[in-house]
Amino acid sequence: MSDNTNNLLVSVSGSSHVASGGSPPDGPLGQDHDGKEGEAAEENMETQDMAGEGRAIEEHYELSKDQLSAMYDEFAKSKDREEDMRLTQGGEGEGDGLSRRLHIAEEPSLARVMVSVGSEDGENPIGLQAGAGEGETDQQLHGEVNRLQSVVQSAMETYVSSPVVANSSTRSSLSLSDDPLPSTFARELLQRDQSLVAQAIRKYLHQYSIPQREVVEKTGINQSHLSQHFTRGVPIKPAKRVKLYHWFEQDQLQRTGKLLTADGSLTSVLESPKVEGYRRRPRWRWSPVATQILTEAFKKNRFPTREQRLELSRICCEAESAMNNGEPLQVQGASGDSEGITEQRINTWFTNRRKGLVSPSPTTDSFSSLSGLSILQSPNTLTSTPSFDASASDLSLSSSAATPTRTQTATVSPLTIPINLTSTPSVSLGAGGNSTDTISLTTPLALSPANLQALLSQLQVQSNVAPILAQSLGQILVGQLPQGLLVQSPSGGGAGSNGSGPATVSLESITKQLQVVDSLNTGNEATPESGDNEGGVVSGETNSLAVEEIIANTAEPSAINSRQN
Amino acid sequence: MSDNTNNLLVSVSGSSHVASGGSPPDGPLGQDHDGKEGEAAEENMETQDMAGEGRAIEEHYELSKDQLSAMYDEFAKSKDREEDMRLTQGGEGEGDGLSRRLHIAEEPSLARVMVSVGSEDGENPIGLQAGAGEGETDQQLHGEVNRLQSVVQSAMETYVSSPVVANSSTRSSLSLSDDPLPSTFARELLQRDQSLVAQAIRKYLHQYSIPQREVVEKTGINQSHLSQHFTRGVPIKPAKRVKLYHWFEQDQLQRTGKLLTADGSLTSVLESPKVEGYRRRPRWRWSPVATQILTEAFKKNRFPTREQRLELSRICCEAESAMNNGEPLQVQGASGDSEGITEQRINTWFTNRRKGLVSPSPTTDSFSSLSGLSILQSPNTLTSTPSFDASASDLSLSSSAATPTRTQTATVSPLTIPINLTSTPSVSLGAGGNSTDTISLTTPLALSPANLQALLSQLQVQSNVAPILAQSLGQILVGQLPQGLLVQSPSGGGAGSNGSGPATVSLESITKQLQVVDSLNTGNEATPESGDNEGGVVSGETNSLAVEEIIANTAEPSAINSRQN
DNA sequence: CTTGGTTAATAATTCACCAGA
DNA sequence: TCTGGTGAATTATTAACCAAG
Repeated sequence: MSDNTNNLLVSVSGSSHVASGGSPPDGPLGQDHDGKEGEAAEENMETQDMAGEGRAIEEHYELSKDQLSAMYDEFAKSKDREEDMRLTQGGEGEGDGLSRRLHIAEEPSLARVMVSVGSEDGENPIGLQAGAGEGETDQQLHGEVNRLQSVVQSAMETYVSSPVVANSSTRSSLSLSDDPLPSTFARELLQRDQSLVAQAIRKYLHQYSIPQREVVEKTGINQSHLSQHFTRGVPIKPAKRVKLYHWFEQDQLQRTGKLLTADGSLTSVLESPKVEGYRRRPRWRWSPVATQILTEAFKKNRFPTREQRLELSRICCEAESAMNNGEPLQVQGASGDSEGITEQRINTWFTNRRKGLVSPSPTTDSFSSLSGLSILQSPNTLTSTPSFDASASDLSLSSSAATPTRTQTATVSPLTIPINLTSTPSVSLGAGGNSTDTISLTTPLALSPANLQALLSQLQVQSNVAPILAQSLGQILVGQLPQGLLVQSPSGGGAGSNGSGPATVSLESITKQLQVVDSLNTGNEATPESGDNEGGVVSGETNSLAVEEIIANTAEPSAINSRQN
Repeated sequence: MSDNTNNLLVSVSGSSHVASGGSPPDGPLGQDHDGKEGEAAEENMETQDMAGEGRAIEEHYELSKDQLSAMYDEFAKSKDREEDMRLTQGGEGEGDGLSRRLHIAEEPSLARVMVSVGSEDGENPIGLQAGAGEGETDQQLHGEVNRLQSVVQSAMETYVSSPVVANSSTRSSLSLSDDPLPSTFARELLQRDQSLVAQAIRKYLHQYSIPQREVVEKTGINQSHLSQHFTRGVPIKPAKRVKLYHWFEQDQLQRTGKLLTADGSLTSVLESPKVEGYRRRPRWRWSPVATQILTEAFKKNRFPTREQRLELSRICCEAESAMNNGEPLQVQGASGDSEGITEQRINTWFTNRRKGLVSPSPTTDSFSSLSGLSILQSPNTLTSTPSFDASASDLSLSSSAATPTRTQTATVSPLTIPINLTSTPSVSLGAGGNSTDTISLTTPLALSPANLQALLSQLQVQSNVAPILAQSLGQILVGQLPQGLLVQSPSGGGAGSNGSGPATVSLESITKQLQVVDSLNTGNEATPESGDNEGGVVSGETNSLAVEEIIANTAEPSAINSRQN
């Protein structure tokens, strides 16, 4: 079972989360919850679910033979370290989340569940990868701080021109716990800075709106852990990292097809799956691009007509495909289409946005253009680049001076990484016409939150401040910030203000961008009744502004309540 | 079953989350997860778990007879509307989350699980409350915006002097779906502004560190919904609201004993349960007070010795009990004690904090003193008020002018609500001694984040801006803000700066308080190796500062790495 | 004890869905 | 349509361990 298997169609069901939180079966009694057969049923069929052998149509996970074989390979030589569960707590705990699964596999009654090829049921086969070698201990993380860019970039290159995804057979004869490293790619990444790669992967996930859950399922890494790895840069042992990178690699190949591989050898093999629905997308996720576009549109008009929505749909779709150059990952659905950017979806988005349910800020952390770590940037040659994909410009931490504040170009940051100015696409929805309104997509090309992100991520590295910090700062500025708030250095006391204030400027200019308020839930129902949110706008003295004012008025006073349908 | 039952000891197990995500049993096979018997076992015994009849010692939920009877009452007359599940999606979906349970109850095989009095097992009995009357439609929400204070305050009063918690028998003869309103208290709250009350309850939860989950379990309200209700003020139908308020009421009575009730009638009955562990506290949650104290301590010394930790334990405990005036909710455990503020816990906290895992900011949203909505403020007369519980002072949105910025006292806010200045307790840990270091707790009495919260919550109401906004702003400022960042109005462009800038001042002063950086993860291991976070401090030009600088240096440069053990 | 890893549990968010106007 | 309500999924955050210096 350790060799080349065909393209197996294995279904992975039951997220690790639910799995561990599940319940000890007690017989076929009705459970506390009734099965949610439709879209949600998938997660429902837990390990014990024998009856659901043929359900959950959208459960298909196309695993390339390479991946599978590699998995088996690893499994074969696994030593099952980390066997030490958490005995203290009684029960078996969950040592690695992987070893756990191995145990299960050993459980005769459940064995069948493991890798039921071709069937719908089965426990995450990836679990088999448990206990792979330790290899490449932690010494691969070294002074990466100042060469981040080169590092990443070179990684990119190395990758592009390497015999990516070496079949496990190619290197399966290594010592037990020493070097189970799959592809050269993975090895490459292992060499790099953990958190940096994490950022890259995260970006990738966002870009293609791949649910983190999927990675969790496929890699067997604990969700919390993975999440932290991504968001705070919390370290992960190389053993697991390998799995992650391996997945990353495979996924890239699948998604972008031959794109990232220089040699077509593997591509051909991997390209086929890309044809049909090789990837389930049960829960729709708006891509950062689309979100941005929609946000823009929202600012113009909170109530787009059906036509406008359709138009938006088209635009988003276009922009998206542009991002992946010609490979429209999310088809542009007209209306009945349940796949892709449906007009219906757009409507839902607007609705929720109006309710304030959806993020009032552009994609909490739009990784749109963290060029600094572009291991994954839009792969191929940009094919149909619409009015999108802005131009890039160097902006080393202090460009775009706009305010009379200390415009001291940072000294703390000798690094000068070019940041992609992934312009905020401004969609202009005609605020009047009912049908066929023109929706033009222009490219402002200013400091977008995305760039701020990039900037910050750089600062983080430069100043050597714990990434956690920069991270949160980034979130504050880019994501969480309720717009319009100027984050600035404390000119407090008026004294002790030495002229050293790097980044201050950029931050300010950035803020301007962020003044994308939309925060206003300008209730278009003046009735002071019911709902308390949805209060009226407070047209204050505007403009130079108390925080509240800013919050309340930043958006163009016009077109706020323009309802057109 | 609708009358006075005795004080039933019902255990509620299995969170709604797990419950709905659970798996259809398939026989007593080994599950995907192995039972975690110890501390975590509780949630494990799902509905079907018949074997675990006597486990999970900390599962006790003491439900007062009033509550139970009320529940039964409601159940009796429930009409089970909202029967319409989500059929479209196939399966039964989960209509109300309550009706679901009712269905289960009807399932013969599971019936026994429902309300197994006195046993450990049993499905949340609160589920019985499903489909109560609709009563008091939405007309109770009216122009509350400008009278928030009075509203809340009066609510408080009304409550304190009302015949709280009328036994269901007292009013169980109402029309079916018309007025199942339990206590006068609940009715009172229904009258008030939804989101306001929500805030209050939320605060209550935080104050006593009651897991939201518990409320979810007991009220049967959907977790997401409840969460949104609390955080964004999303509306909830009165029917459900009643349950929430009812729970709120009951809980207050239990927790604070006689405290909130003016008449001792019910108190006596309810006081007894308070004696023993009437409330499970499986997952420890640091109370905002404690967190603040610890944070303070952390700033002084990142590596407290055991003695110091014990001292801190004492302090926290004291402070906490002070909060609930004399009723130490979380006992001060020495070391082996698994209950209360253990020295071990404190250590864990410090450890995680050092790792940057725990919130780098004081309790994301320290509800410590949202006096504006103090329906629940520490009830009784302040008994043993240690050096805590600061004094209150009026500060109408513009006090404490400290910076040379526009010190225009707001005009947008004619409201003048006194804000409790719940001082930031500054714990000073001797940075040298090894044992018995003195830890003094003083009371700075400045604008603490908590106050900011209050301030904001007021602004929110005044400016009529959607609470959602203020909410998030508050979070930004108080919680999320990585400290040291001055949030201020955009003096951008240098032009258009008219002198109208309310709140600006206060915000600045507030910020000062927030400069509580601790953000520094001053890695005490200079090895540039492995972990990337934990970078070194960037001793920059400090002081007037680029944002990064601020972030990096705000803490007293001294005592940052002072390790004492 | 301390850090590097790792995790169960919990809570916030996102995208929907449904009824009624 | 839209808005009040709601909710299943998904993800971030908390408070713990555990092994090994």
